[in-house]
Amino acid sequence: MQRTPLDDSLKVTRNQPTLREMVLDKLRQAIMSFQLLPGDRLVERDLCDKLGVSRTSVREALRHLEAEGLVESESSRGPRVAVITLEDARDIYELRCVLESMVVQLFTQKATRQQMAEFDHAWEILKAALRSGDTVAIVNAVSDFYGVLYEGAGNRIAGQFLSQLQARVNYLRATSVSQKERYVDSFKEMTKIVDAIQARNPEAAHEACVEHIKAASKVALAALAEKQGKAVDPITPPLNPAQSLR
Amino acid sequence: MQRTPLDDSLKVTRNQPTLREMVLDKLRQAIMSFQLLPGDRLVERDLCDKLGVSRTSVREALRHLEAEGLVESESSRGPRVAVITLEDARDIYELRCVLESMVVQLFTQKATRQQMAEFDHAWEILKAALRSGDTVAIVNAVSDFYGVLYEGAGNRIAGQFLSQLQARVNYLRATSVSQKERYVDSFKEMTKIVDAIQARNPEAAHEACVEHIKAASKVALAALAEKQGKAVDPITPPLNPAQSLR
DNA sequence: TTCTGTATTATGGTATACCAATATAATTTA
DNA sequence: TAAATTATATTGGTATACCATAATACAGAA
Repeated sequence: MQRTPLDDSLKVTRNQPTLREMVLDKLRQAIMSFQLLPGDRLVERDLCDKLGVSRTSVREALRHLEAEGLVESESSRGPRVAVITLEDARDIYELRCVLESMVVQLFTQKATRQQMAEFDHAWEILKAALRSGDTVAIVNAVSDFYGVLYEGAGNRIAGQFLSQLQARVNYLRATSVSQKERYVDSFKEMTKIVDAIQARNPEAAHEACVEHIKAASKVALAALAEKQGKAVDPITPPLNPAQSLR
Repeated sequence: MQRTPLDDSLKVTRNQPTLREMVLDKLRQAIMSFQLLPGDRLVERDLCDKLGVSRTSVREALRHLEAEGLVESESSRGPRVAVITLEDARDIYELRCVLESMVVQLFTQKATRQQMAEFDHAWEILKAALRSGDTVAIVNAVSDFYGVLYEGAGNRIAGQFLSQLQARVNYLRATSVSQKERYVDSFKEMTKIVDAIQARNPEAAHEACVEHIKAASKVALAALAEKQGKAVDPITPPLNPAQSLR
């Protein structure tokens, strides 16, 4: 009688999160859901009181958020939720353009049938959430939608970076008045991306994504530029085969 | 007589770095220069002794390095210098391909004459360092070379991300035996990039960069795959106009 | 009422204590 | 001698103390 080989399934997992990990999640969530807004001071003792932990856990979580760009500290001013500059916003959109179009292209090329089915499903849920107008539902649906995309693109590091970039412009996207006016166009652009993905056309998906982010960045950066009384260069999208054939 | 408008030039700067910032720099430098190798445990009390600071500063620096991906902690195992997995290595090369080619393209399109002069100078210094064979000089020259590129590309966030990605594969690049055998090819490829940049040809610079990173990744990933007894997918480079004209 | 000086409070930086869990070393047993 | 058991040391998690500096509040003078 052959013994079944030992594998990892017997291994005891021990995944009790530390207090600082829980604090990190809570703070990130509070920033993403606008309980904490850009510019808000993050006074350590206040956070200790609210979260019921010591300054050690709070400080270590703040260090992590600083590395992610969601929190900033200036010398002698204490930490605060990062306020995005116009320059950084345009840099982030430029980067997203290149990264997101790559992820969309990779997903189109590589997604398994199951991942494509999950993608279709996430898209349906997102459409329903957009129809409902429920902000919490939309935020969750968008997050799931991108999560499926990142998973199927087969590049975990790109997914991580894109999540960080999106987190940093989360407030800007939510508050650009013209973003709301773009709602119909935005929906059309996303539909174009989804159609190209479903048609397994990486070039078309890539281009649709580039167009979408170009349009989104134009609006968001214009709003921010106006608010800050500055001009801003448009982003440079990635080189694209369709471009050169024109 | 018109008063000269007040600006920031009168403002007193106060940039004394904190202990944790100094610790962060020291640890990052130790990792980059192979005083600390992937897999090395980072025992807090040991680091306190060596650096002459308390555990608070060490722990906060470690949190930052964790967020950057240079350090990893598993539950109940304590922190250690991150060991890169084959999957993450390929994801990082795939990402670098897209980001570095974008940065090279942007630099080619946007660099001022002064930035181009600085780039030329950095390239001369790098060539001299490569001829000398002095590892420290090479590491510094490479860092300066990329620094100039990132500066001239006009996307600060891309520069930051690329620095992080390069840091994470620093050891892999330095230790792939076949990397050393690639020396001549690598030099030719970089020369091609530089020539295209100097000729102000963004498409050619983009393509040369893509080819360079494809070749570098093939070698580094093959070495790591062999070491880990695994296979790995090649990276998918960005879509490229020259590709589609072929 | 405004400005200046002083007092008080707030807060981030840094150090250290304590504990529980884990790893390692030492001892005992078969 | 090897295995099992027990003892000890190590180490990360977390809390709290203390201090110096900066910010804010308050009082007095002009």
